[in-house]
Amino acid sequence: MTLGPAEWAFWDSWVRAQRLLVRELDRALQRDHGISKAEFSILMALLRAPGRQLRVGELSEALDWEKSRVSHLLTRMESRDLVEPVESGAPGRRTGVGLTTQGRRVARAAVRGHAGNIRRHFFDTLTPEQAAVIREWSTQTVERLDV
Amino acid sequence: MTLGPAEWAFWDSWVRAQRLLVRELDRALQRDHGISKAEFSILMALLRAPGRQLRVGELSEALDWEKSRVSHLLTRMESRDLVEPVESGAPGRRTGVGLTTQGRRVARAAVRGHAGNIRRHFFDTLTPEQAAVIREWSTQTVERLDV
DNA sequence: CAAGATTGACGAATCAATCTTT
DNA sequence: AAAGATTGATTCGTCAATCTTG
Repeated sequence: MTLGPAEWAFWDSWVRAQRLLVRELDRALQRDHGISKAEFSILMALLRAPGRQLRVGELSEALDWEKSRVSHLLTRMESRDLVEPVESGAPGRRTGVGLTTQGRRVARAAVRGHAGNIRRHFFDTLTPEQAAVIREWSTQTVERLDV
Repeated sequence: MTLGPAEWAFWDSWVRAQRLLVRELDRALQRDHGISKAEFSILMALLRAPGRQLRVGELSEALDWEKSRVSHLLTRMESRDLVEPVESGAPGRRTGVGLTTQGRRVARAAVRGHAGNIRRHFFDTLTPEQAAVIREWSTQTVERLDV
């Protein structure tokens, strides 16, 4: 047995906490702005992008997601008029995507709401010491597992 | 703007770390034992259960999952012979589920492997102080968001 | 009717395979 | 051929609606 009961309890607790937090934020985003947190990430990336447009590969790189995930998501978002293909040479082909007017509107509204929720449910619950430790852990973990 | 750039970076980093860790463990479980971490949770719950059987509602309660999630998952697991309905009065109705021989075998093997991976990718990367803070945060968060 | 369980529909995520351009 | 992007299949997770049994 490599993990004792206390460690299992700790692990279960961590998994549960993480899940509850993410779900809470996701629900709020859906309820208040009609988008998922994945869609939010796309909108944010586009808002921040110079020229407000990115190619699928760039989004994939920036978010560290599979290209196919980006592609599927963009298709759904396009059909809901949040995002539009930009200057594609060939039809049915996306060399870049940008925000629609609607998309920009939703994005701006969602940023405030979502930021507020993250503050409320995450930052405001942390003491400075806790925050430091968790930031440290996040950085280490990404460093170790990414790539 | 409720969140500054440093806070966004922190948040993004946390989300990414959490995702990478969970994905890593999930992949290993799939690769080495052919099950997902959700299925692992079910198997564990059944292993630990007195009498080695539980009803859908009990599993739902123990894992803090939607009943429908449990139900869907059990259906898939049943078709792969990991789990079997137990003494159901009516056909197509599950009043309880238990482990099959196969399920018990997979469960035992997976516990060791998975525990090892959790140790390697989580516990071993934490200093005692970090562990204390993260445990604290998990407990607080579950307390705050659950129910 | 109320509690327990299931079903169907849909969005999210991953993987493997394919298609398009250069 | 290689890089960029899409597609289809499959599993996971959620929500709403329905069915079953006490």
